[in-house]
Amino acid sequence: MTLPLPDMICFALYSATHAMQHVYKPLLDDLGLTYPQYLVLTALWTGEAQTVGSLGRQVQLESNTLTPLLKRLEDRGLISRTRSSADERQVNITLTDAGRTLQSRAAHIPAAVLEKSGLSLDDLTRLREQITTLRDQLRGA
Amino acid sequence: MTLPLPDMICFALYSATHAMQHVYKPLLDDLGLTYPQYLVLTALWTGEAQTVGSLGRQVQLESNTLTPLLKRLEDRGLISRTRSSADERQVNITLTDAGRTLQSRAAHIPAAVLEKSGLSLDDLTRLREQITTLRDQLRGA
DNA sequence: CTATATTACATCGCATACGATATAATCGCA
DNA sequence: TGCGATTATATCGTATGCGATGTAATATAG
Repeated sequence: MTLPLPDMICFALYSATHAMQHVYKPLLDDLGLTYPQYLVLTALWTGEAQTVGSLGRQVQLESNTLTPLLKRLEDRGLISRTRSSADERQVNITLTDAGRTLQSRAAHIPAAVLEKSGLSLDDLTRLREQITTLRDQLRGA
Repeated sequence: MTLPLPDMICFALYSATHAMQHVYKPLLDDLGLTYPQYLVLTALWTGEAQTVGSLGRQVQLESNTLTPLLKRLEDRGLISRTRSSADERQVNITLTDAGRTLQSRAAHIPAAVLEKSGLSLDDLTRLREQITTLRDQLRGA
């Protein structure tokens, strides 16, 4: 009843996630971003004005992780954090000009990662859907 | 050229890995283990005597992560760390009786996770193979 | 045989993750 | 209306991950 590591789906996910971040590393180093920071900026680039909470629901992180991360992005001048006037509990997160500018410098990353994956876009899309289904199952369980 | 988060394979892996660890959490809390500690013990339960280096190749972690983790397992009395007499650079990692005993208390975990995944064993196996293939591609690239 | 390179592990610094808890603001109900 | 419950962030402590570097032991070239 003890599966060896190579037979464990959880280890496949765990090690593939690390391998993926390893591929992103040199690409993100050029932008001075960490991988979770890149995810947060992606949410801001592709979406609209956000609160800490709405960002957290998208990147699946809690405020205990997001708040320090967002402070670092603010220190770098990429975003601004301001208390909402409508609801003083909320903090609005918006891109600065520098944060918006960074989007174009990150535009080549998806293609670079696709190429390193060695899979076709179709295969990758199918795989992504299966992984997402598994994730939502695990989340709901 | 900026993909939204739900379309990114890397985010699917990232969030699925977190969801998976969330499922393991209550199961591992009963054993007082963290998820990476469980992976290391799995390698020891299913394999033979190991060095820090051979363990690292299996769980895909470097000594900078493994050494503190192994020290915590040693503090808990689950493993022993001893310098190899043949090569003083190496540290041999072996299970203690307590560490071996823990294996039976963890025996029910794979079935519990399989059930929460909502997938058949066949589907999960196929998905695992695809993810492993992607990981090895990314690693080799 | 010895100086140099390589290897195996450890240490340090920084940035996540996350459970538990704190705090301030808003909500809901009697 | 007022007060307890809920909500949105923030803080704290612990455990990863990992790049860079340190250190001791072993391997190797000349």
